[in-house]
Amino acid sequence: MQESLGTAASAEVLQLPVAPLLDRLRELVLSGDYPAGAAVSETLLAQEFNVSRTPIREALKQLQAEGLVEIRPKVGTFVREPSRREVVEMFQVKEILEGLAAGLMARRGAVPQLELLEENIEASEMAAQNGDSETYARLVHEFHQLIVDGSDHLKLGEHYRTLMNQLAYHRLVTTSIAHPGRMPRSVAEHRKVVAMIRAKDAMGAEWAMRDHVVTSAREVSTEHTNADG
Amino acid sequence: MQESLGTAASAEVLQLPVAPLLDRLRELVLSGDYPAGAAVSETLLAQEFNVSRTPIREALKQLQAEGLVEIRPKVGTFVREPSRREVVEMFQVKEILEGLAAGLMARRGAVPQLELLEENIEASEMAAQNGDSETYARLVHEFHQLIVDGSDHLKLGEHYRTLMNQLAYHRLVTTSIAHPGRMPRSVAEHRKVVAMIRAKDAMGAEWAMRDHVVTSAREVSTEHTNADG
DNA sequence: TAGCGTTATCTACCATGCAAGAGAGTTTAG
DNA sequence: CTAAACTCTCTTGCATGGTAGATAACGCTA
Repeated sequence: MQESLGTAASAEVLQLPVAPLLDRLRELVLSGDYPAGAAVSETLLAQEFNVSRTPIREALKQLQAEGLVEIRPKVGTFVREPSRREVVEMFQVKEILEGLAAGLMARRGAVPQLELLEENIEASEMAAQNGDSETYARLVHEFHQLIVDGSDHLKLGEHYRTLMNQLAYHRLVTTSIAHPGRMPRSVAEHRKVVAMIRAKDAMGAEWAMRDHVVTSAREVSTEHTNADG
Repeated sequence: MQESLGTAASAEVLQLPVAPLLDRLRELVLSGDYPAGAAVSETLLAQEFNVSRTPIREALKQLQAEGLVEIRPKVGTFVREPSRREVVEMFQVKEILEGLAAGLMARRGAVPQLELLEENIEASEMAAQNGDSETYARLVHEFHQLIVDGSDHLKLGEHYRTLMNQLAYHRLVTTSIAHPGRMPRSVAEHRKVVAMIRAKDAMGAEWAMRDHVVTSAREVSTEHTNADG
């Protein structure tokens, strides 16, 4: 939603001075440099970016619309930390979005994207065998993103990006997907999804994808529950 | 997404001076007073609302993040008109969101909301028999909204609201759902959804809902295609 | 007459300054 | 010692003015 004309569209036209400030601010928030519900001061950001407070304010309002920060009037702006309930809900939405994406890919029969997916799976298996959990986690994210991108569905992509941005704060959680016992099963589920897509079985692909998401979410959830409460 | 702390949350606390401007501006855009890709001038709006251009600008940036307007740098702000492809895509996302909502309602077994749904269906049937297409269209919208609200799912509600806002410009299209031949079948589909929810058949409810959405979307689509191109 | 260069005006953009609310710290009364 | 009231400082909120870029109208030239 936030890239309606700014983020990605302008990059390809190389309009550098158009809106890099919003992107830089978003990255700053998503990077996790600001601990949790930490305050982000307009004045400090203005000094940081060598601009006046006005454009900073405008960008923060946009980030608020994206659900990344919370602006308390006359008090300050704070990095938004989704509640436990919200995280669960976001994974539920993530599930149906990715399910739709997989189904659409199967319906289209996107061959070149399929090869990318299989390369990704091969690399994932390699990383899993080598115990390279960091690379593995990155490849898993890439797999899901490839599914979404492969669906060639703009609105789906927008909603998905919004969701992932709001979930970005939980990168620490998602990195726990690189759990030793989980990895081989996850790879198998990825394979099943790709097989369904290759077979052009839209419904099968959708449900394989949804089952994969809900399974991994459950395991991550219990993992996280055991960890901090 | 846009009501993270503004729209609904502040209303119940009765903080009128907090952010009515964004809401008023949003309503102004959604009302359709501005034809299509019409320009909305900061200066004019500032005069209209008796404020300076600065808060107007901030609100417009938020509306841009919500996908309702498009800001062309150094040129102007225009009400965004979704392309045909985007409309189709939005209905696809609408389908899975409402499917998820119906499934969740079935899983929860929300009894009070079920009665509201059945009242709605009764009223819809009355309106259909009386040929009151305006009331009928309103009730259909209310039915879908009741499903979403009944799911008691915050994030789902946010994504759904974003979607419906962007689709609001096509109210003229959605009013064509009150087509004489379509109405009785639509009511029957509503009944089936409610029956599935009452039977606590989550999967059945989800697919009944999705089938209903995709069916009505197809009929509306062909209707609209016949109308203007 | 058609095409191009020029200018004039309209737009958003951003910097600055002032004002008002919220919150914390302090002081004072009980 | 506790609690309430007060003040002080920090924050955002908003108004205003100057600036730069984009667009369209106009005049010039071929």
